[in-house]
Amino acid sequence: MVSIKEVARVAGVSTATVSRYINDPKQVKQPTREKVQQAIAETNYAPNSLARNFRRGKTGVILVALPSIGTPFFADVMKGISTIAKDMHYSILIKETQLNQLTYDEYTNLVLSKQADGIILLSAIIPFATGGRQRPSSQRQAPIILSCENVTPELGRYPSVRIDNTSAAAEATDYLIKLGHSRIAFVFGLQSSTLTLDRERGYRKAMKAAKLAVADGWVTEGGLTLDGARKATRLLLSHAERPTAIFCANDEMAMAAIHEIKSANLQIPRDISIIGFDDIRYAELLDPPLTTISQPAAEIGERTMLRLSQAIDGRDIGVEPEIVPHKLVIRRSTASPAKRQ
Amino acid sequence: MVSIKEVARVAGVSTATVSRYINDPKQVKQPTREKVQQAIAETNYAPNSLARNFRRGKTGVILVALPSIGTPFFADVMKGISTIAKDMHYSILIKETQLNQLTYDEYTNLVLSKQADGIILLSAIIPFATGGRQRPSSQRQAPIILSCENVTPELGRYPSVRIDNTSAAAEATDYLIKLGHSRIAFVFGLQSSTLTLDRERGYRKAMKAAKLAVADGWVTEGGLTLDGARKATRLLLSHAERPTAIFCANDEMAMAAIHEIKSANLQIPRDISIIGFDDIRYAELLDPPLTTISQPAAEIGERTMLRLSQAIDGRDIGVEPEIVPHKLVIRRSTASPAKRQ
DNA sequence: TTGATGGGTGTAAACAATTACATCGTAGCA
DNA sequence: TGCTACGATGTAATTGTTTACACCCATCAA
Repeated sequence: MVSIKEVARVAGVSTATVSRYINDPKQVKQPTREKVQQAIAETNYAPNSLARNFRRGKTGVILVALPSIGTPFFADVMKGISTIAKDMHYSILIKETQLNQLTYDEYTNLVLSKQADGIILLSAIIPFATGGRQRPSSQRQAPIILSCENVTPELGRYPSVRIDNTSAAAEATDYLIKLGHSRIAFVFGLQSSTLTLDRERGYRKAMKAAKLAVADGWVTEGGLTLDGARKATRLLLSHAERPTAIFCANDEMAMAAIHEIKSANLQIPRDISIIGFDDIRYAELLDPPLTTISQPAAEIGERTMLRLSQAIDGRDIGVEPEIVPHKLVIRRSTASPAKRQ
Repeated sequence: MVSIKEVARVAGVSTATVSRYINDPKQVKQPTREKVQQAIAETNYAPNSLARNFRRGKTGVILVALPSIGTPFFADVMKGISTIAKDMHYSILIKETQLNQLTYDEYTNLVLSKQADGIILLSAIIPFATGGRQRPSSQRQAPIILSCENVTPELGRYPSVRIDNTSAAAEATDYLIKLGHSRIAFVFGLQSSTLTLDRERGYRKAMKAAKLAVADGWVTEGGLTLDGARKATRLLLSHAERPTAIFCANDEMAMAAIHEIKSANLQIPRDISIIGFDDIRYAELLDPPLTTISQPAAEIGERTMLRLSQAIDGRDIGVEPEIVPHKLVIRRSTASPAKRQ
């Protein structure tokens, strides 16, 4: 392992000069610069990032925690994160949380132990450590920001960048109501995800505002997975009061729902309307193309990363959520219910 | 920043003892252990990974380079990688190569400069640095392994874990031929990706073996994107000798093709058969469910990571590709061509 | 001429952990 | 009792880089 010392020896200068050359060649005079350049080439020197980061006390890493890589919507958010991260010379470390979500303290600890300079959560936080009833401690606050997700109030407030999930869901539900639907079902994701709880809240709010009843079994868990959503849909189809419209908390579940409905020889939207959430890139390729709520995924990612970098630089970014606009995208999976009631 | 030194002071022991306690408590006698434990709690000490990694000369990081996160197939490979990586206490650093692919030397340099202990490439390598005709240098070999991808022979041979893309593509094409198709088109991905070139080779081999002609324009670029594939499909549909079957180099492009074909009021498989590649999780939800080549994505990821870790540990893993089995999955997007010729 | 200024460079002290080696004490054994 | 062996702990070197500070020299103003 050839070090800066060896380069300095070969070039006949001090290590400080070599270091300066590497970090900003302008600090070194032309003739010296050439000597160093030459020596680096000769020795095949490569700067040791480990040593540099150690000395600087910065990892240059942003950790992104998400339930599962390969969710099309999150992938788009990640794109936004990457774009900005690259500009700021941060690398992206991925942590799939899957089933084992971490507590806020555990995330904080990753920063304290210098595994990352900051953390973006696309995943929910669990309130307490398994077993204990350990409250979020008042440890030194680490740069952590939530993207898309929200957090339950009892955990305290943390900065976030997201859409207003409740309003968006209410808007989607309203649209179905305006089309004339009254039997509207809702397939949510996971209980642990406040994001889908917010959406459920919006759905219920809209139903209530329209004085529409939500029958038992109309609100059901799809688990954010294809299989879960298929099962949920089958349940809804066999419901005594079969809904005329289904609102899925994300587009992938809507995809699964469409498949199940067709398999049952029902037509969309004639027999059942479907509305999704996220407007992933496959949404418009579905048959029929999916009506859904569009989120500016890349923008969310970019804003999140930007705000996080401010926090890392020591600026106070507060805890107010930064709300970005959503949009109802009307395609052909929704229509007025058939008249035969 | 509280360090091991402070803990040692508080506990009334030496730094060596604290270090030993952290790395393997069994090395420390019970009474001492308790003192250290106590001191750590008291001082709120968190080990500094930066210092540890620096001292050990290991980053604990595996870099995974891939064209674009959010490709469902790659996401599944990544799952396999993650699983093993977690077991081995490696973190996963993501590098989206997108349009700017790197040379082999550039990847090697990431290891030499201690940004990662090893690299997995799900992305192609470009032969030469932009501008120069710099050949892959004989620099010290870094632990780099290709997953899924292959590499053009002139770049030399590197270890890889993948299916036999050529055979798999030939098999898919054969299946269409056996169904009675003779006008078979092929939508490939990117020119730079040897992976899709291999598949094209398989397609051509099968066509040739069956003495079938490949008309001009039947082999066309979809660019691995939805939009690219839609455009490619439209081109094929308006071709003077319209194919009766289209083989897409991946399932996402097949998804786009299905959409376009339906938009043109043609039926699948009655008017046109479609076959994909990868068997992503959406394949069976499509309408009609997609016939495709299934790859053991997670297994590929696992094997890759396993083999890479051996290379990191200094073992010689050779350059022989590790070939895993693929499988033709027949669903309903393929059928014999309609008799009206 | 003298003193101040500042650019270019060198010296050496951090940074926080790991670990080779030394030391100490105790147990085991003859 | 005296010796060995070994387990537990301490001392201090080491890792590669950055950077505060010192130094030198040339330039320029007074």
